[in-house]
Amino acid sequence: MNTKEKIITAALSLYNREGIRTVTTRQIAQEMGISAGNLHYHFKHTEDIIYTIFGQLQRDYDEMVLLFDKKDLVLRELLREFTDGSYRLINKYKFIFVNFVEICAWIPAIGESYRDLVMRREEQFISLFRHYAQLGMFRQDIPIAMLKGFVRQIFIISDFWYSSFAVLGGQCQSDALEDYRQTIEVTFYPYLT
Amino acid sequence: MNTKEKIITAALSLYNREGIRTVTTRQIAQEMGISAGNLHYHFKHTEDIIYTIFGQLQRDYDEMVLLFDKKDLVLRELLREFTDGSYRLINKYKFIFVNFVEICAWIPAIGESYRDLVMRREEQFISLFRHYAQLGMFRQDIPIAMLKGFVRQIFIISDFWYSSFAVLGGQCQSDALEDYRQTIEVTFYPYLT
DNA sequence: ACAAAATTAGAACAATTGTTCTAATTTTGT
DNA sequence: ACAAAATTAGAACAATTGTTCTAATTTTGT
Repeated sequence: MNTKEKIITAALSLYNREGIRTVTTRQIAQEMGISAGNLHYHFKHTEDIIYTIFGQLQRDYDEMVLLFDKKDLVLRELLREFTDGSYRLINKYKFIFVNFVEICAWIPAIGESYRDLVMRREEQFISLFRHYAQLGMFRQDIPIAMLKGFVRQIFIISDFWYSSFAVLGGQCQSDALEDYRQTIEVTFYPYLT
Repeated sequence: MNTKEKIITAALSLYNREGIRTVTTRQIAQEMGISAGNLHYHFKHTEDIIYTIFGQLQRDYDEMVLLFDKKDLVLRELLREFTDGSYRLINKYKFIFVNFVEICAWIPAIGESYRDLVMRREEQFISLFRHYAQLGMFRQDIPIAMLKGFVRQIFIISDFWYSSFAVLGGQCQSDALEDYRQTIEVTFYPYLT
């Protein structure tokens, strides 16, 4: 692992632990035992660090989705894989989820990139629901407008579940996954057959 | 309106417009044409300003809920009033919703106060659903565990809808309310009879 | 082996920020 | 009317922060 990667690792861990507001580049450098000057040799601006981490999140996400496509699962299994997979990402990149609006306002490129992703995801989800509707695992009587609303619902919940959990006092790491699973399950429940 | 109130008004407007990250007490003072020294005479710490604004949000919320209780509405009407009422609050106190996790980490008293509110709200919602279930307007076959999950869902969506909307590029203020209405409606739809 | 390029530490800079201090001015209660 | 209290402006402080600069050291390619 070269210095650049080490910086990313240390920054991610610190941001997740202390929050984006209070962590400074000096702190990140200190955490990993290098000088602040050295850190800024590798990443001229703090934004560059965050942008790089966001890129990593996106690559991790794409990798996950690709894995699903290969497997050709039953809807309930897919749901489980989606839940557990997205939970892993949320947990790994906590601080991005928690400070998402702020980050997007700060680094516009991230906002744009996210909007692209959401548009692609929306279509994927809808065609997936259609597919499972034909297999009789998903309700067929949902009009397209409502389907889109449902997808929106899923996005809000999966993107901001952690924010809610953190604020409600999610100290106990142990049942966080279980909490997330249940929240997603309840959301899907009325749409399954 | 005395200086203290003016500070709160200016701070709210600035935080909503520019975000909590970039706004300084100097800026707030400048916005309203007083000195920074004077501002800190009224609010010793920046936290005090934010805490006061949060108190205002809570009072506004309680006032809204009280209004509902008086009216004794049909479920669909109540839903509409809830949607429009909570939208007004979200819009008025944008920055709190958008920076909620950060604020709670920064000012623990706000987090605690919110957790209290959520607990009270949860019970209110559930007994309300029971009430409307008896009137035949809400599904009766929902087990209590799922009902709690549904309430959780509503909280996540109403508390973080604006974050999602802002990130997705909610420049167009005009159809923001309509977007919020639809999102809430879709969430409730499967539970109405 | 050695020159060029890459990396590193640490000092230094410049701007910012929350807050305090001081002295003046205004308001309030009697 | 006047003393005490409240309010205000502006300078000043102290700490922080992202970033740059310089000189030394290490690595790399040939």
